Amino acid sequence: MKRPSTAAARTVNVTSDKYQRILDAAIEVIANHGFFHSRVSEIAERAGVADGTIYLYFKNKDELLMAAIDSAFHRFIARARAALQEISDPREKLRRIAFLQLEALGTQRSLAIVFQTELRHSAKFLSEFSHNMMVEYFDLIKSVLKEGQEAGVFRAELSVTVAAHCFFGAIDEIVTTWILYDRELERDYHLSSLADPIVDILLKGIETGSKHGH
Amino acid sequence: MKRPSTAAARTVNVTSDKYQRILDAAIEVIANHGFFHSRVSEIAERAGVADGTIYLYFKNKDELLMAAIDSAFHRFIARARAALQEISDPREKLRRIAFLQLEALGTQRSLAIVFQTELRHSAKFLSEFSHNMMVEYFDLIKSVLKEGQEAGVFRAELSVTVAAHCFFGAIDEIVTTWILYDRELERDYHLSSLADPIVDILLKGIETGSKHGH
DNA sequence: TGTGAAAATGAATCGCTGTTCATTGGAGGC
DNA sequence: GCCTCCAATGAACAGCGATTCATTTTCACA
Repeated sequence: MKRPSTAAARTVNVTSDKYQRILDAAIEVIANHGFFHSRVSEIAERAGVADGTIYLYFKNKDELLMAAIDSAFHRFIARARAALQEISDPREKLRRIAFLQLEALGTQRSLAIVFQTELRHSAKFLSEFSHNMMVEYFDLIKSVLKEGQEAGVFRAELSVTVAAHCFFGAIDEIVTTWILYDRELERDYHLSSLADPIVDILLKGIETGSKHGH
Repeated sequence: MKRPSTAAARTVNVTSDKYQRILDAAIEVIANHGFFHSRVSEIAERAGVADGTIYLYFKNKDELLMAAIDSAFHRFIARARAALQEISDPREKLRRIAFLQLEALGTQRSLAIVFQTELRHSAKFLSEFSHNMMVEYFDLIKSVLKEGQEAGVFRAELSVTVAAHCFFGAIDEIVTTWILYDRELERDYHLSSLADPIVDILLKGIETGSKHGH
């Protein structure tokens, strides 16, 4: 949370929350045009600040993108971690992770678009990209899988890494299709309603035969 | 396969194959820098033609990207279709699809990079993007799934669409991780060796209980 | 109310690169 | 050998937009 002043944050800044407004504006604009076709001036306008102001908060356009992604991602993963603490069954934990991801992105379409279209790009081509985020999330999934293996609920012979990729990949692909093709304003339809059918397939693929799913 | 002459292709052009050389160069350069940081002049240089020549074959930079993706994709899908004709068991068909995709991208790293980093972007932001390709590939997967359901090998209650997304998503995610993180020159390691573990999970998730996998 | 420092502004700069087009070259027909 | 046609060339153009910075505004404090 850098602020223009190098010293402690001024009270003014805290209330005026320009930093967050810029991040939000960036997500909106980038979702509309894609990162490279987004003009800094449009982001500034949408945030209600001057072009130059953005450079008081961010080193450059690249860093703005990364900060926006980072910020949203950490908000998400914190929520996910908290939610998982209330669950003990590894199968239910997986179900919940799937639900949370689909819910989070399903209710923030612009963010979903930025994640699905810009993340891979950034991960590959921005040297300063924080791969940490992705690692954290994968570790979360892997830890649940391991837990399940140790409890004898998930097949012990599976590679946790491969299983984690299958799990994440399936969800990720559903989100991608949603941002690419689904017209948005079908009110009653929630992306998160797809969590169950997906998890149904994956759990069956991962579980041992002994116990049964639900 | 447009050629500079609006009339029939000249024999000269066929042998000099500039068109294909430009496509190949585009894949290489874009894999190195990402589409937006790729200069047309560098693609031209790599293809051994002048900058202006590219515009005799392609309307603009966007179209060059799309043509490169389209060309590679159709080559792939044609091979996949042919290979599947020799197989009857739907389970083995799925296994083969996974193998072919991992094999094709695992042996063409530059192409893999372009696919994993640029495809979503293009699909979302290039209005002229041919979604047809993706639809074709998904239809191929879906048709195998339906076939399996009708044969009683795959669970009939599953949504073929959701299952197809899980399948594609899992493979896609593995490829993405490979282009992002795996150092390339570990000779004996083939991306395609991951086909079995992945398909193992997904088949178990999709199959009916009656018959068993392999 | 006055003062200084930090924050904010936004017009101007400047580098970059996609695209154009006047010119060149060479192959095929006569 | 000459002529015509068109592919090919690559230097020049033009527009764009990220970034800068001289100036203005805000505000905490005395």
